[in-house]
Amino acid sequence: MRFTDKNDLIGVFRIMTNSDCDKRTVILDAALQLFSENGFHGTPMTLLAEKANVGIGTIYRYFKNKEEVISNLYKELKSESVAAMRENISRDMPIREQFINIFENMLKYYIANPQKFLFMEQYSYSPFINSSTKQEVCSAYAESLVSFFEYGKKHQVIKDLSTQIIFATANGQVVSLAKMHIAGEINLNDDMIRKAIETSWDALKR
Amino acid sequence: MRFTDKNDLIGVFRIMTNSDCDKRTVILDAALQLFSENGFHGTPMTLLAEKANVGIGTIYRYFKNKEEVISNLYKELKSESVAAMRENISRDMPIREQFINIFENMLKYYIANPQKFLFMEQYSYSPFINSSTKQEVCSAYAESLVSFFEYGKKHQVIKDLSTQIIFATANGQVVSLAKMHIAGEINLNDDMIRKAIETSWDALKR
DNA sequence: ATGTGCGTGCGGAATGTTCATTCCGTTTTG
DNA sequence: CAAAACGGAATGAACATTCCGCACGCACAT
Repeated sequence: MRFTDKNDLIGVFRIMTNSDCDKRTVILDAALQLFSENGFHGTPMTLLAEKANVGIGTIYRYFKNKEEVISNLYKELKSESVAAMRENISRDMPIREQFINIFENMLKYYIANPQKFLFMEQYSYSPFINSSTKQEVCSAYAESLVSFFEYGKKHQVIKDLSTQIIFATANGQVVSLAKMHIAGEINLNDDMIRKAIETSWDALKR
Repeated sequence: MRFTDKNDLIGVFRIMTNSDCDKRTVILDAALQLFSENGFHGTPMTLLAEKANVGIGTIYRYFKNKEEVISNLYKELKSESVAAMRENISRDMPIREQFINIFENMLKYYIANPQKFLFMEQYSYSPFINSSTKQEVCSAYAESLVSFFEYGKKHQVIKDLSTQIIFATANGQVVSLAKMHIAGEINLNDDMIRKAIETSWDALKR
């Protein structure tokens, strides 16, 4: 999926095996960079083609139009980030530990993938992602978090607040920290990350 | 709003008869609506002119170009929001009460002015606001909050965490709640707002 | 009063540029 | 060699900005 770069190695004499997704992946990679930095209307298709080392026409072989590029990219990134959030979590860990791992995973993923983070921040509430796409993609994400918080409330470990407020408290901190880190306003290391999330837990614990 | 005046906006020969640039205000009002909904590259000057009931040429009488429209708008909105945050705050209130009032002010202001909020969210980290503009505008904001948090730390009422982490925790929650409320994912009333911010305080108190 | 000239505020057609998308010829694959 | 994949010039639309002409008010002369 990702390290198949025969094309670059061989250069002009590339021998395309049946790598159907190869160009598609290259285009999405370039799109991530350009869209996250210059926005949707700010990145011309010509530039996208150039950055991806691909002809303009090729883009239209893989995507009906510009909007489809962005919404496909959004889908892929979102599911990747949901997977990242879920790493090292199991239902039988203490709730506090699960909480801390989940949001540490999130924050670390954001910091390790600043462009992906900025892209998702920019487009999750934007008109380019139509709402059915968004719902389709976010339902898994929302459901697993909601059920986790409700489990915590039921077991009297998490405060009895509306689930959305709980989510906003934990998620908001992490997003805000990631933004500041990426903007260079703060320089987070593992220790600070851990302390920040523990602080967030103090807000929500019973 | 203060020392800068109409003269640097247009040139030395500015003689505005009308009540403080009626048209300028109308243009900025329309710009807020359009930019917050469609983005910078997504709103043509023709549309802005139409929405403001103004000729295209008129816009260029008040602003050198499109970027100046957006950066002027940003400046005005940011100082308005800083003023809102500061209402009903005085140094001799208990720290907890100051904290709760500050962030309640913020959240209520965001909810009451969704377009202004979305605009600021969208553009504070965007390339259209050059960084000197941003710093000029945010310094007052940052300084007053920073000194408040440090005061709280010194008096052992607030946890001994990096000021930026404290800021991110409180600010992040409020921003996240405002986004969800505006998107219709939650419906905040005064009681919920209060409870949410008290929760945030639980994170930060000693 | 009335005429004249001028400067400011204003509107919107005109201009030149940039862009998304299409179309077709070329290259690669099987 | 046929079909699929590809590239990029060509097309037409949309856009930011400029430029020019109109309207109105004011100063001063008649």
